[in-house]
Amino acid sequence: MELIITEKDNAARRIAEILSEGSAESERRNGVNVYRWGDKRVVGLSGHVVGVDFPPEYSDWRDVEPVELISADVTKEPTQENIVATLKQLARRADEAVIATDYDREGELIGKEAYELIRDETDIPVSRVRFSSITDREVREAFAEPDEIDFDLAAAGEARQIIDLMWGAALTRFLSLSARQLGDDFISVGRVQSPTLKLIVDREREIEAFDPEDYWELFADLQKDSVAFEAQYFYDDDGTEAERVWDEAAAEAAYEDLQSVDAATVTSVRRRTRTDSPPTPFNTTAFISAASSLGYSAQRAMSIAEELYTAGYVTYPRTDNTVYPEDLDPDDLLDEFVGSAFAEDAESLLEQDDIAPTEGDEETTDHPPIHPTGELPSKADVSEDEWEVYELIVRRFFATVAEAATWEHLRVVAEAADRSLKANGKRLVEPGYHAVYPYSSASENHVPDVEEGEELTMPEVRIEAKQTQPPRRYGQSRLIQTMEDLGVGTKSTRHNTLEKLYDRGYIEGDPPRPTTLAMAVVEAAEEFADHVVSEEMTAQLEADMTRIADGEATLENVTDESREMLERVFEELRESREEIGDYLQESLKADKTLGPCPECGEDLLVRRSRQGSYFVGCDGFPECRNTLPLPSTGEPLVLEEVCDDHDMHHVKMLAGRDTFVHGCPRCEAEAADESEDEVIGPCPDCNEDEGGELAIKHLRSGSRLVGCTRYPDCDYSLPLPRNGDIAITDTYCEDHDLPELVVDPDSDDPWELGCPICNYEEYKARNAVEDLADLDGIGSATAEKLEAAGVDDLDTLREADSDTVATEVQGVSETQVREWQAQLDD
DNA sequence: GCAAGGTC
Repeated sequence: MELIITEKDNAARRIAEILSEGSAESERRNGVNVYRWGDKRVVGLSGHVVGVDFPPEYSDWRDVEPVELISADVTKEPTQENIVATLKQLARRADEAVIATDYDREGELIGKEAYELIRDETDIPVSRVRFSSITDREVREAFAEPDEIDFDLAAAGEARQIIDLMWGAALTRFLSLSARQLGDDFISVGRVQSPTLKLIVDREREIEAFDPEDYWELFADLQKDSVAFEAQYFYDDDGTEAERVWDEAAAEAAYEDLQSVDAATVTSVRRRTRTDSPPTPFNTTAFISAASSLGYSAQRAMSIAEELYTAGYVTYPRTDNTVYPEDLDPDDLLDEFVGSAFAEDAESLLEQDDIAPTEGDEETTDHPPIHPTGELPSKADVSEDEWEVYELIVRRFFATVAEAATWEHLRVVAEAADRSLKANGKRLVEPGYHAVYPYSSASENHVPDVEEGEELTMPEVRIEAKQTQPPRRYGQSRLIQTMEDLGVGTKSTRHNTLEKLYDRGYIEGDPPRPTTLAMAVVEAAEEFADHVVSEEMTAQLEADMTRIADGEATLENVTDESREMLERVFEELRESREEIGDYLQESLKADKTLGPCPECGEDLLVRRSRQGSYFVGCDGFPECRNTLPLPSTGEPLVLEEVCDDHDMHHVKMLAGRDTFVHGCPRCEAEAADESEDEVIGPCPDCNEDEGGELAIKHLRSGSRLVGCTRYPDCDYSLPLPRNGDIAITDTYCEDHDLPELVVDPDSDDPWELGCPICNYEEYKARNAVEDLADLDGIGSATAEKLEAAGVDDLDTLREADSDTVATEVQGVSETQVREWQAQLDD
C-alpha cells in the first residue's frame, strides 16, 4: 500500500481526485478523512502534527524562573492524537510513503515531522513530491518523479520554531511575572508581534511629538464662458513650485494682489496622455488592502475569504504569489461567468483581441494568486458580506485580464497681477479596466479647454489658513503591507498578529492606537531586549535559516548562539526587574483610569467583580466605596474622549459584532436616576396571580429593557435597542395586550419595533442561524448548509450527532463538528 | 495559560 501525506485535508481530497481520476472514495478513521482507491491512501495532517509544546513539568509556569526555561529542552509533541494515530496505523500497513505537503519551508518541516512519525513504526521508503499548485498536470508530473525530503530546509524551519519559543516564552514570562500579571492578562512579547507593535508605537510617538506649523493657501475661481474651475496660487521656491505660504504677511500680500484684479491670462497649457495599467493578481496582502477599502478589517476579510475557499468558490487565500500559473486559461475562466451576474463584464472581456493577464513581482511556489475557481455561488448561497468579497475577487481577476485605462491630463497656468495660478484637469478617455473594477479611484477633475494668451474672468479669490498635520496612524492594511515589506510574519499569520495585539490590550480602535501598556512594553523592550522589538531579529533569523538550508550552519550552531544572546539579555533584565515591573503596572493602571472620584479625589478605575462582571470602582477602596455600573455585555475599553460635565473618560464595550460606545458612566447612571418607569401593559408571567405589569425601564448601567414592576420578585424582561427615543403608540398587539413601540419616531428613518414580545420572538428566530455563523470556523455559507440539514440553531448543533452532521453536510468534517460543540460547551 | 508557524 502506498501512503500519501498532505498538509491539509482539502489538498488530500484534491490530490486523490486527480491521481485516481475521480474514483477515490473517502472513509473515516478516528475522525480523520482518508481518501482511498486501489492500494493508495491519502491523508491530510491539518497542520496539527507539527507542534512545539512545553514539557508538562513546566505547565505551572508561574513557579518557574524564566532562565531555567530557556535552557530547558524544547520538545515536540503531536497536538492531535487522532491524526497521529491514524498516520501511524496507515504507516504500519504501507510499503511506501510519499510526502506531499506544501512546497515551502514550513511544508518541508511538517513533512519531516510526518517522516519521523512513520519512522517510529517502519522503515519503508519515504519520498517527497513538490508542486506549486494542485492542478492535474503539476501533480502528475511531481508524482512521476519523486524527490527526497530536504532535511536541511526542515532544520531551518525547526530552528525558527525553537528560537521563537525561546525568546517569546522567556520574555513574556519575565514581563508578566515582574508586573504580577498572571491571569488572562499576561504581557506578551514575540519576534513578530513586538516589531509590529513598535511600528504602531513609533508612529504614535511622532504624533505626540508633532509641533504644528501655520501656513496659508490661496485659491481662485477662473471662468471661461460659463464654465468655472478652481486654480491654486503657487510661487517659485528655489526652482521648485510651492503652494504653501509660510509667512502670513506674504500670504496677505498675494491675496490683496489677486483681489485687486478680476481677470487672469493663460500663460501655458500642457496636455498629456497617461496610461493607467490594470492591477496585478491578488496575493494575501493586496487582497486585505483592497478589502479594507470596502470597510473590512484584515481579520474579517481573511475569514470571509477562507469561508469562500472552503465552499469552493475561490482559490486558497493564503498566498504570496502574484503571477497566475501557466495552466490557468483566462478565457476558460471568463467563460464560466457567461450567464452569471457578471455575464456582461465577462463577455466584454472575451471580446478583446488578446487576453493576457498582468503579473506582479512575486512568483512563489506554494499557491496561485487568489482568483475565482469558476464554481459560482448564487447570491442566495452566501451572506451579503461574502458576496461583496467574492465580487471583489471576481472583479480583480477581470481587471488583471482587462486593458489599460487612458487618462488625459491638462495643466493650465495663468497669471493675474503678477501672481501665478495653476489648475490640473484629469479626464478618463479610455476606461479600460475601470469598467470592470470600480474599486480604485477613477475620479475626474474637469478643466475646460483653454488656449495660451486667453483671458479668463476671476470672480472669486479665497485665502485659507491651515496647519501642518501630524503623520497619520497606520491603518490595518497599511500595517500588513509594512510587515510584508520588512519581511515580518507570513501571509498566513500577519492578520492574526494584529488581532493578537487587539486581544492583548496593546492596541484599540481603527486605525489602531497603542495603549499606555503598549508604549511601556515597547519602551522596556527597547531598553533591555532591543533585538526582539526590531525587525532585524527576523532578518538575522532569515539569514541563519538560509545558512542552515544551504548546509553552511547547523540547527545547533544557530540556536545555541541565539540562546547565549538571550542569556545576556536576561543578565541585564534581572537587575532591573522591579523597576520594569512597577513601570508596567503603572501603565496598566493608566489604561483603566477614568478620572477623579467625585467623593474622595482618588482615581476611578475599571474593575472586575469576583463574579466576572465589570464596574467602575474607586482606587481609594475600601475607604471610599463609590461605584458606578457598566453594561453587562462586552469588555470595557477606556477611550481618549473625556466627558465635559464629569471629567471622566468615555467607555466603549467590546463585544464583537455588538460592540458599542457606552459613553460617560456617570452620565448614564444619572440619566437612569432621573427617568421614570413607563408602564405599558400586563406582565405575561405574573399579572394574573400577582398583578405585575411591564414597564420600560432605564438601568443605571445604560441599558433599557421592558421589565416587570414586581422585579426582583418577577424577573420577566425583554430587550430594547440601546439607542434612540422610544415612543408608545395607540395600536395594541392583540396577542399580548401590549402597545406597539416606535424607535426614533421624529427622525427621518423611524423604526417600528412593534409589540416588544412579538419583536423579541422574531429576533430570536432570525438570530438562530446568524448565531451559528458566528461560531469560530462557521461562516454564513456553512451555516446555510447546516440549516438545510436541519441544524438551524445553537441548541440543535449542541445536541446533534457529529458523525451524522459530517455525513449529511458536504465539506464539513466530524472533527469540525466536535470542535464547534466544544466551543458551545465552554 | 507563554511564540509563531501551520490548518480548521
